[in-house]
Formats: sequence, C-alpha cells, structure tokens
Amino acid sequence: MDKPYQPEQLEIQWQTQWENKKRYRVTENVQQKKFYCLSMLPYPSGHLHMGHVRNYTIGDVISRYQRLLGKNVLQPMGWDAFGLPAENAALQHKIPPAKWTHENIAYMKDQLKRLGFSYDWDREVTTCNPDYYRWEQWFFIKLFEKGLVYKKNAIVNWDPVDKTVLANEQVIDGKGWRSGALVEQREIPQWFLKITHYADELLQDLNTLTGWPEQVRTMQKNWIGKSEGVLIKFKVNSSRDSITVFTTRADTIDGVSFIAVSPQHPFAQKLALKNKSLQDFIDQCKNVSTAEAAQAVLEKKGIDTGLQVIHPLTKKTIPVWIANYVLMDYGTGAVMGVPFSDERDREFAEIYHLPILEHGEIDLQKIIALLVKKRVAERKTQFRLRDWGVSRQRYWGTPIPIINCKKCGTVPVPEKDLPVLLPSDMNTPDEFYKTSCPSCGKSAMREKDTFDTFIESSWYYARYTSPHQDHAMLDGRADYWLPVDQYIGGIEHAVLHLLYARFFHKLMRDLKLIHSDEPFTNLLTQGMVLKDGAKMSKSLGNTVDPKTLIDKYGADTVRLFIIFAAPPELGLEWSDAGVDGASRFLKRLWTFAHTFPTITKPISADKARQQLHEILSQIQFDYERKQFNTVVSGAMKILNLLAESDKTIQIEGLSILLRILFPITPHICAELWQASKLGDDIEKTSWPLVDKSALESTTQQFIVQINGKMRGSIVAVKDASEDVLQKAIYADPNLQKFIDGKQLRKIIVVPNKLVNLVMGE
RNA sequence: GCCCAGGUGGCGAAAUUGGUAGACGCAAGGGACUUAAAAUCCCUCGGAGCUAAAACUCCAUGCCGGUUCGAUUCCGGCCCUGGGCACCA
Repeated sequence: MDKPYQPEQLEIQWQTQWENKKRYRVTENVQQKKFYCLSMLPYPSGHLHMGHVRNYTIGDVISRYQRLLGKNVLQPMGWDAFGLPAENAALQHKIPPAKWTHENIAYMKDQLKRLGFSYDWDREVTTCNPDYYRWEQWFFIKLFEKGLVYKKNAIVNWDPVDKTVLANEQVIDGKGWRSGALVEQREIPQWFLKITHYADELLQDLNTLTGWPEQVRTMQKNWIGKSEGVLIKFKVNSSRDSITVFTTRADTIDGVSFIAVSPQHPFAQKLALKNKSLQDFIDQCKNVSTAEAAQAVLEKKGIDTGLQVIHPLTKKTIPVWIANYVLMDYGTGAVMGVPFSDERDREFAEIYHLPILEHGEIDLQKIIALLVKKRVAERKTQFRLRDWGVSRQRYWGTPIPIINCKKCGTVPVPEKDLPVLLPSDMNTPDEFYKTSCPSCGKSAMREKDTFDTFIESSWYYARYTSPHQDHAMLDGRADYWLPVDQYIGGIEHAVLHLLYARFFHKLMRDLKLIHSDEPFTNLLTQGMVLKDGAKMSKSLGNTVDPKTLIDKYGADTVRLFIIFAAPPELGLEWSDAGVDGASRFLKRLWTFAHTFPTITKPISADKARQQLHEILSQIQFDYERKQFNTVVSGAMKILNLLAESDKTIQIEGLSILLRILFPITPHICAELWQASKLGDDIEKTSWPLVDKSALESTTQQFIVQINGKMRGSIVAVKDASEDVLQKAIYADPNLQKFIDGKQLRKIIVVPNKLVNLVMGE
C-alpha cells in the first residue's frame, strides 16, 4: 500500500512496453477517422532544449487526446539535418558535418524517447539522407521542366577577407563575423523558384485557413503584399530614354519634385560608367548587409545624376537622383519623390534641399484614367513577395541536380542518375564536379551550390505519409493522411517556413502527387521558453537542460510543469520552484490513488458530483480550445475536491482524473489506472463524459450590482424573472443601504448570472 | 524603419471574450507533527483606510482619453517588451 512514487523506474517500464508493442505505429484505415498531428521537426543542434520539450509535449498532448477520442492518430518525428551549424562545428572541432549531425540525432532521439512521446518512429525522416533528398532533386527537375525554375543574378553578402558568402546572421554591424571585414554586396548567378506565380492563390487561400491564428494570416497577407497601382513613364529630356516608376499614389503626381532610383538600377549603373562620383557613391552603397532591416535604418543618402526628366502633366523638368533608400527588388527600382505626402521622400528632400510641392486631393481613379489615356501610365498589380532564391554556396546541403555545359547551358541531371550524392569530404577538389553533359556528351561541370534548407522543411510533412517508398516521392497513402490536422511550432516560423510549405503543397498538387490545396488545417503557434525575461540560448548562458530535470523528477513532472506554466501560445517563464510544485501534485495523486483516504465529514454527494462534473465540463472546453494550462488547474481542483469527498465520489473522480490527465502525464496515469483496478488498459477506454443531470439545480446565485458596482448576491430560482429578482433584492437586509431613498431608473438582468440596478437620487 | 503580438498581486497565470478581477499553482509568513531537519498536513496572503475582531469603504488589470448601466475585454492616442524582415532554423 505504501509503494513510493518512483517515476524513473515506472516511466522506463511503460516506455519499453509501448516500444515493444509498437503501440503508436499506425496504418491507413478508411473505417476510422484519421488525425494527423505534426510538430515542427528539430534541427539536430546537439541537445534537446526546453523549446523543443514544450513544442513536443503540446503535440503529444493533442495526439493522445485525439487517440482517446477514438481517432486513428499519426504523430511522426524527423530531423531537419542540413544547415549552417554543422559546417561551423566542422570548422571549430574538425568533425565532418555528417558525423556531427548523426551523433546529435542519436542523442536527441534518446531524449525524445525518455519523454514518452507517442511517435510512429517507423516513419522517421532524416533530410540529409539520400533517400530523402533524391526526391527533392527529382522534384526540382520536374519544376525545371514545367518552367517554374530560372537562373538569374542576385546579390549576396561577400566577405572580402575570408573570400566567402555570408549569411545575414553572419554579418554583424556590416562586418563579417570572423574576419571583421566590411562586407560587400556581390552579384552571382543563382536559381529561383517562381513563388510569385502562386502569389494570388497563396493570398486568396489564406481566407480558407480558419484554423490558423489571425495574426499569422495577417503577417502572410502583408508579406505577400498585393497592391494595385500604376507604372508611370518619365521621359528623359536629353535623350530618348525614360524611367518607369511604380506607385499606388498616382493621385499625388502634382507633388513630384524628384525621381529616385536604386543604386542597382540599370540606369544608375549605365550613368556610372562615365561618371566617377556616381560610381563612388554606388560602391559606397555596397558596404551594407543585404538584410532588409539593415537597409531600412540607413541614414538616407543620395547623389544627383544631373539628368532631368519631364513631368507627364505639367511638362516641368524634374531631377533624377540615385538614393540608397530605394529597393531594387520592389516595383521597378525607381520611385517618384513626393515629399509633401511621403515621409521618406520628405526626409530625403529636406537633407538635399529639394522642393516640397503641395498637391491637392485628386480622385485616384480619375487621374489613373487620364494618365492611361495619355499613354504615360499603365495599371499594374504589384506584389511585395519576391521569387525564392534557393541557391546556397555551402557544402552541407542537397546538391542542386544541374549540369552546366558550355554548349547546351543548364541541363538537368537525368532521372536515372539520381540522387546526385553529396561528396563526403567538405573540401572536395573541383575535379570531383567534372562530368559529361547529358545532352551533348562533352565535358561539363556539376553545380557546386546546394539548396536552401527551407526546401527540405517544405515537404517533409508529406513524406511522413509514404515512408520507405523508393519508387516515388509520395504514394497513395499521402491522400489518406493529408492535410495535416494539427501543426504545432514556434511563432518565428509564421511567414517564411509556413509560406514556403504552402507553396510546395500547391506545387505537389499541380504535379498530381496529392489532391488538396493547403497542407495544415489547424495551426498552433507556441510561445518561446524564457528565463529571466530573455529567450533561453547558449550565448546568454541561461539554458536549463531537460536531461537534468528528467533525471531528478521524471518525464511526467517535466511535461506537467511545461503544460501548466502558461497557455501554449504565450511565452513561458522558466521556474525551478514551479517544477517542484508539479512534482508535488503527482506525489499527492499517487498517494491518493493508493490510499483512498477516509473523510470524516465529506461534503454531500450531490454537491460533490455537481462540482466534479462542472470542472469536467470546463476541462472538456479547455481541451477543445487547446488551453491546456487550465486543464491542469481543473485536474488539481478535482484532486482537492476528492480529498474532501466520500468513497463513491472518490472512485468516480479518480477514474475521470486519470483519463483527463493521461495525455499530459501518460506514465503515471497508465500505472495508477492498473493499480486502482479501474481497468486493464487506460488507452483502450473512452473519454469521460459530463453527466448533465449532475449539473442541474433549481436555485441559482445572482450577483447584485448597484450602478455597475458589485454590492452583494442573492439566491433565487433558476431563470427567475426581473420582478422576482427585484423583490428579492429589495427584501435583502444587506442591500438596503444602497437602495433606501433612491429611485430605481433601470434594471438590467443577465440571465442566471447578474442583476444591475441603476439608481438615481 | 516596416509588419505582427504581448503588458493583470512578490512570481506563473485565470476570468468560457462586455457582467463577482486575481480561479489553480509558486514563493513568503504563522502553526501542527519531529530530539532536529526534510517530507507531509492546517491557516494567512493585491494595496490603503477603519476596527478589539469582524463587517465595511476606497484604490487597483502599462499610461492618457472615449463609448457603456457596467470595460482586463470595445474605440482613439502614447510608452515599454518580444517575434519576423527573404542566406539562423
């Protein structure tokens, strides 16, 4: 009877049993309702951190809850195994990226298993393995054949000392993180995916994603940034050339006092060939990171080209400037400067003493019609979204399956030659990339670049449905499981990853690999785990290692604490003391289930049952809205209630309690279910139902407010009328002083809840 | 700079989204048990005022204003913190 709670022993015993029985392996079953629950796959950085623990605990709670509701639940796990940190580790510790990555995966997999997550490990995906990335290469070639892929020059951060391309993250205050050298923007040829071809559909379909947080939909909408405007042509007065600008505010055209072009604008480049001061200015603009944030906070700088254009309506001449705040990537890379109504233009005009011309309110549609008629403008829909550059000048990634032939140009690797394997040596000599052109047979070179790792994470959710399939990227099983019913991951992925995955889903649909429009029906964006108000990170030295906690308290306690501490979407402040509290609750539960203490003065059975089912009803509501922290509050309330109830309530209560806690703390609940002789296997039982008859009562408490302030309460019959309530209030001695000598102006009744008397003098 | 969130006791939070502000837990203080400690159990616990004590009164959900019988919740303006900004994942 006095068996102590020993979490480690019992948890490992249950985990072994689940693994041996392959309890969480699933197959397609059309008779049963499916539920695909997916957590964002981790990057194998070394150890699990608390953010992972939180993400995967939330996913496991949802999966186990859905299983108890009778669904066929798929919950897979895998590894986003390509990426920059493996290369950094290789440089630092002289370990090959592959070795480092696979060792990390082995360690982290053990940690996941020790937390008791109900994954179907038979579907594990590791993105750096050729059986995964070969299908990515195959898919890229399909897109190439469909014309959805192209190559063009694009700008990267160049470290002139280390002679390497830098990620934005590796540029600190405009300098290379290792060399400290001033970075330079450099143009190199790169591959692009035509995501802009899907811009309209990606925007429209946001309306169908009703299971997504509104804020994520808004962020994506703004990111795609559809705007209706016009292209306006400004003729150069000294030549036949013209400069075209894009604007959504054609109605401000009277206020144009200058034209500004980006330093990368072809016009600027051309003029600079013959003008050293322009060239110097353009070169100076290159010493900045390509990150938009870095460019947006730059001090505004510009240079007059000396060129003039003609205003299409007033025919006055206007100067053309090169300005560092004009982005080449948006619109035409040239803007009309309207300092009167545009803040950035005004700032620029004030620095360089350009005129600020007032303009009146003109009807936008009328002025567009006029400009179109005069043939100086045409309507244009512009997106902020740019095509996706997928080339990376890095070793540890999926090789781009393209061969560059001097005669035939870019030629895709034939399907039969896939996969193009990544060389095992990080410093592979150029000789290795020599090959022959599949088209003409002459000697040619393979692409050395690899893919952006966002490509791997854009379709892994689909690959889980077709494990071990080595004849196709996906098979018929994909349509059984997809779309994902519940996706869980950090809010930091609100735009990039989630937009790319939506894009890939539509591409796979158009290649007839799947037959749905969107990948993720419901999305939960989990908040970060913080300590002392800051994100837990190695650089801040404020990490808490899950392993130490699991060793000390057991997996159930860690899971319970992380669920209880905050609602899933909020940031979670780490607290060591809070973990003690969670552990204490499980010990109390353990002791209670083993003793069923006799209560000398139990509360009445009717009252106890009513409370029990009221709490259960709230818990049910909270599970559905995924506010799991208050599920735990409810569970604690139930245990508190059972500690002052009689035996029958205790038995019914424990049976409910173990089932509602099982998704959160599965090991202890499975154990106590057996120990309490409630049944054989808790996972084969059904979800507890609220007994509505227990909730019924004939009387009801009403809050009494006088002029909106709470002054007391009365008890009246359920659904009592206004008259009855008013009489009861006037008869209540405690409320007399608020009523005496005052006139009742109005009475407001919220049924079965509240009465507000509006009194005057 | 632009886009999106968040701000409630000493702390994490709750308030079924316009109707009792602070459920549940942590920390703290007091007590019981113990030779002692740990563990466990019981009590108190937003602030101020008034009380012998209770009752009671006022203030309080980042700041300022508005709508309403009634605002943590809705509207307008500010401040602070966090996430993203296309090569971190």
